[in-house]
Amino acid sequence: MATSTVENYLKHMLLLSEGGEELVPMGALAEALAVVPGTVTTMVKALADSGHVEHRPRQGVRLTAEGRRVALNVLRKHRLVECFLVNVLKMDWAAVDTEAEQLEHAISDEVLDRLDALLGHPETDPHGDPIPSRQGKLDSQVYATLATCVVEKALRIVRITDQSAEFLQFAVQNGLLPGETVRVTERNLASGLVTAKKNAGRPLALGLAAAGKILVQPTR
Amino acid sequence: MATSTVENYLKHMLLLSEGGEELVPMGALAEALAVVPGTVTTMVKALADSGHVEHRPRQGVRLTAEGRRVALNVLRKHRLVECFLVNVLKMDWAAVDTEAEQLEHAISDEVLDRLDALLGHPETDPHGDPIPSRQGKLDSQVYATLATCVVEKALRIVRITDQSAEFLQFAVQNGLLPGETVRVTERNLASGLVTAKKNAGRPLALGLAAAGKILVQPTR
DNA sequence: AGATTTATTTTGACTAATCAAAATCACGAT
DNA sequence: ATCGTGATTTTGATTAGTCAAAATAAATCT
Repeated sequence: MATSTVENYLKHMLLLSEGGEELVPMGALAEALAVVPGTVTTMVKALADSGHVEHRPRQGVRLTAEGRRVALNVLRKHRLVECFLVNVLKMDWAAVDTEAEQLEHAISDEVLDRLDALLGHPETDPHGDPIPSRQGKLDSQVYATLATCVVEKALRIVRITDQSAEFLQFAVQNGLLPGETVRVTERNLASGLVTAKKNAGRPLALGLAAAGKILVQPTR
Repeated sequence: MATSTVENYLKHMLLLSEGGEELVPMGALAEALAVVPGTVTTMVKALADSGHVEHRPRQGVRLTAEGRRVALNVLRKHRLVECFLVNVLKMDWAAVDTEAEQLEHAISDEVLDRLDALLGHPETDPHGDPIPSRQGKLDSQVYATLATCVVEKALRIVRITDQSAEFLQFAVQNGLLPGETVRVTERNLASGLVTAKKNAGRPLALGLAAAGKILVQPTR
């Protein structure tokens, strides 16, 4: 069995490669895992030996099919656990990421399946992130963000891509939750300012960086 | 935070001391944790430094108040998780111990409390073992067993003290579950044989060792 | 008491995961 | 073609937890 350290390396590689095939730079991995770059090099070499990744020295690292399989399973656990914590235990939306971080490594496949059934096989977690299927299929649709979408059009929020408690708190405070409808009324690249409005609400100003963390799709 | 290794050491000390004050022999701990005795010595000295235990060289080890507090919390997590797995996820009675072994170290106090509420504050886990209260109170009543009880009297099963999957399987197969009523019809110390009978059932023979693992109390 | 058995402790070594800091490489700019 | 910069890799150490096997202490049995 993979240790939880290994599971974390693989999971973050998956997240950093957007579910795709790109090489993940060692530095980005180090950043995401909060370890120094040298540690990542060492670990990645071990992971290459065990067949989980392909290491291109001085370039980066890529998941193998096997590594991807493991990573998807961990991600599935993480996101289903988040669903459980929010939907069943009614926990705070912003706090569950930290909890799931631990539980994703402790939960068995058996428990996972039953949890999935209990929750009614959800397709996304409470932040709107897609849950990999048991077969390892991950819906990685490309969405627009509040920083890139068309102006003055009604949009449905589908996902918040910053999992930090602070950002999630901010999102809750301003009702920017998956499912809600918003409209960007103004966007000024020069000043880096985006103004969004919920149907009946007052306009809300946010920076481009923040706006880019909120994924949207046209309302059907 | 205590590592899960530390949590396991403390939990097993608590279990081996029957919730009490007795010194636990190093060998017994090694056995329970499936490590060699030398490892226990090393670890126990570290635990003594951190104030979790008191080490009496060549005699054994005992939990301090702080160690006991941690151990009770872990045990509470273990048993509440078992309840959840059986009552909510409908998992196999005999399999949940292994699962809970992992989860007890990954679950936060916050999640624990909500789980407790969701389950309606149960007092015992599915095997009949008492669940420590949040304040760290553990009901450690002394019960009779099928090996020690009076003969020909109706008794309620309250607990199965062997958590191994094999034994639990056997218990399920023969309907020896907590809550069920049985009567010991015969007990022969010489041959080491105990014969028990469920109200309407055929007599069942079991060895003294096995009988001693089934705790009972008089039917009220 | 003296000898033997049994439990415990010590010693030396190993693995997984990490860091700090020095060495190396690759790439764009001169 | 060389230089400098930034990313990556190496090297040497450290910590937690473990084992094997030798050393020691305590208990038991003549």
